[in-house]
This record gives sequence, C-alpha cells and structure tokens, in this order.
Amino acid sequence: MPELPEVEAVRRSLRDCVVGRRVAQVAVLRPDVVRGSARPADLLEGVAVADIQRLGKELCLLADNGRCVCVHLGMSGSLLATGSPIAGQHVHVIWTLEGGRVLSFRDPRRFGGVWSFASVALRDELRWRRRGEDALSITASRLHAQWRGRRAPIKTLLLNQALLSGVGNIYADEILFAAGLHPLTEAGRLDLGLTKTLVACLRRILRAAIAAGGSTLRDGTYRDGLGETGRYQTRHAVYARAGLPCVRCQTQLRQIRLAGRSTVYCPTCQPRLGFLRG
DNA sequence: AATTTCTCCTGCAAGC
DNA sequence: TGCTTGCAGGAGAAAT
Repeated sequence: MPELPEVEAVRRSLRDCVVGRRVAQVAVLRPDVVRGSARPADLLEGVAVADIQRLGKELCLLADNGRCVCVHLGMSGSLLATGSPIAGQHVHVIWTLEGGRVLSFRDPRRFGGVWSFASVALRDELRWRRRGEDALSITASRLHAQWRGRRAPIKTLLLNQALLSGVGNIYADEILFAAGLHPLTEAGRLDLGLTKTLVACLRRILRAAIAAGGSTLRDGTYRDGLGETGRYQTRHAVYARAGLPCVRCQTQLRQIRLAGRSTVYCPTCQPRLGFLRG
C-alpha cells in the first residue's frame, strides 16, 4: 500500500535522523529479502549515509563511499527509525546507526525487499532506468505521447511502473475520480486536453497526500519513518467506498475488477468516453 | 509488441 | 469459540 505519497513521507521523516550518520552495524535476519550482496559491508556497514532518494515507490540510501541500497516497501513494509531495536516478528534487516539509533526494515507480507548496488550507476542501469518517470515529474505531453495507440484501460497504464513510477491502486482511483475519467477508458483515446486534466489531478492529489503524510488504512500498517500515521485517508473520495454515495453527486459508487485489482468509481461523474463521443 | 493472468505472502474479517 | 474462506495488492514472470 505504500505508494508515492507514503514513500515520500517516509523519506522526509527519515532524512534528518539518518542522513549524515555512520552505519555501525547491519544485521540481516532474513537473507531472502535481500537481492544482490547481503554482506554487511555491501549493505552500508561502516560507511555514512549521504542521502536518501526516491523513485516512485522505492527509496534508496546512498553512502558516502558510492554504494547504495534500495528499499521497496511492497504492500506491508515499513522503514522505521527508533531509539532502540523494535520487537516483534517480520523485521528482516536492521541498520544500527552510530549514536544508538536503529533503522529497521519490517515487512510481514514480504512483497517488498532490499537491493544492494556497488554504485548509483549500477542501480540506475539495473533498476531505476528500467522504471517509468516519477509521477511527480511527468508532463501531459509526455504521457500523451506514451499512451498514443495504446488500447489498455487508463487505470492499467497508470499502475504500470515501467511506464510511470509511483501510482498504486489507492491513488489511481482517486486521480481518475478527480479527473472525471472512467477507469476503463482506452488510454489511446485520451486527447491532449484530457491528458492535461488527468496530469493536473495527478499532481494535485499526490501533493496533497504527501502534505497529509500519506494514507493509513483501517489495517493501520502504514507508518512513516518515525511511526506516525498518515492523515489523507479521510479525504478518499472513492477508494474502499464501493456502495456508498458519491461525495459529489450521491450516485452509488460502483466496484469492478481491473488488472486484478478492485476499482471503485462513480458511474455518473466518470462516464465512458465512448458514450460521450460515439 | 501489447496485454492479461498468475504467483508470491500474511493478517484480518466474515461466515458457519 | 474455532474453523475455513476470501480478500487486500506490487511487481515480475509466464501465458496468450
């Protein structure tokens, strides 16, 4: 569930307590969540963290010796900075920082993971350059060009991280509602004007969600790097609201399955393009 | 080449 | 109360 806004909230909350600190020790409790070398030195033991970057839903800890470690939170992952080691199950990697603070990667469902790279260049070649542009920097003209001729539904393409990085199921539904677009709309049928509307809604919603610290759903799993919950879930217009009245027109919200994911939309506010244009 | 389906995993909620 | 079943979904592989 951590999507771009949640991952950005984690990045910002961790920045001050992690950047500039040396990693005193790394413990890997579950080696299979680490891809690439899981040797402590390759997971930044002994070096200082110089920066934390983000592409889409993925974080990357950069060390001052050039090495870097990507962390993907998957569905249920969290990256928590605490004053002492956290108790409980599903903690897979622990970075003990100089000064006693501890950074823990916890992921019950293990859809996330950790990737170690010898350099940013290798990270980019093997991983980040294979991803689409970050959703916060996409422009309408580039998205329009990318979607030209595509027959897949717009929601499917919004979720495709090889095309665009950062949008997941929650924000895809929220963005499409804000833009008044039916999730099954063929991507290639969006003209530049509608694409501009879509991109404007995408930016507005992702930024508002970042400002609110992301969305913590009823299961309560999402926390930022300091353990704080998000506050954007109270502003969801459609996600997890199937059967309830639309906040704009009171029509009962409809749920379908698309790309294997539950999809909620308002049949009145989000009409099919085909019905408008023949 | 594009698109869809399958698979991984655990926790929670609903139903009996 | 205690069981089973279904559902949630990111991403990459596999199938169409």
